[in-house]
Amino acid sequence: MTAKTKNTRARATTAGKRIKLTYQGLYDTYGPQHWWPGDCPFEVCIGAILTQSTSWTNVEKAIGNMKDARILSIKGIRRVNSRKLAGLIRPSLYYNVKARKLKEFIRFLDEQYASDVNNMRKTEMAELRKQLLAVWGLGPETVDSMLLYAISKPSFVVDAYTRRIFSRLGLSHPHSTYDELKSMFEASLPKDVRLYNEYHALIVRHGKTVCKTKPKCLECCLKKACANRIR
DNA sequence: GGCCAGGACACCA
DNA sequence: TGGTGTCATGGC
Repeated sequence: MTAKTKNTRARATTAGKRIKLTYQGLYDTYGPQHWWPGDCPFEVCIGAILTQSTSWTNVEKAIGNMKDARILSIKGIRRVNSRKLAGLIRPSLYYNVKARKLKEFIRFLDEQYASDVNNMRKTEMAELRKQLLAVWGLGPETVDSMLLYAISKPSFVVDAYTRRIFSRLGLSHPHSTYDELKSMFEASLPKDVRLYNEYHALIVRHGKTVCKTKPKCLECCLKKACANRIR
């Protein structure tokens, strides 16, 4: 083994330890988050699309509108015209685009999974991820959210908070790709759905509170929260 | 009135 | 391939 390889492995090991310790620090600070808010796997998938670049409070309003209109179902979304659907999800931002995304997702379920989200469980995760990424409007974060929170597959979700917090902690580069960050977490943690679920939820919780109030802090407040843990 | 929130796609150089 | 524009509400 070359010295360079040794250094690379040592850095990866250190990052892995810090990723685990950071989880413990977040969990101790905020406690369990009980994600994802959604009545069933299908609703979780719809929420994953609607929450793209949008706060969850706005998504709740959009989902509430869909429930009131009795279209929060595969049949309902298939039936309703795009214009009406866009009007109902208006609070979730970018409603015209998201109405199309919902329609595309329903078409995918109709064509590939006999109109049932639960049928996706039968497909091997990597293959399913590939299929979902091929659906127009579904990017990596949305797809991983669906895999993890809707059908309990161990796929780590990376979002803007993850990127921001972990680059401030010096564990990643601000310009790291989505897959680089995802691989870093998955290589550092056991493939555990509950752990991935809780970790992402805690990152969002932390990002929405402390890191939001101090957007320009170079020393992420997480360092302080975990000061006695991270070395 | 301005900024930002749990992205993704289209287009261009 | 990477950067930039577009989508376009609601709360603080």
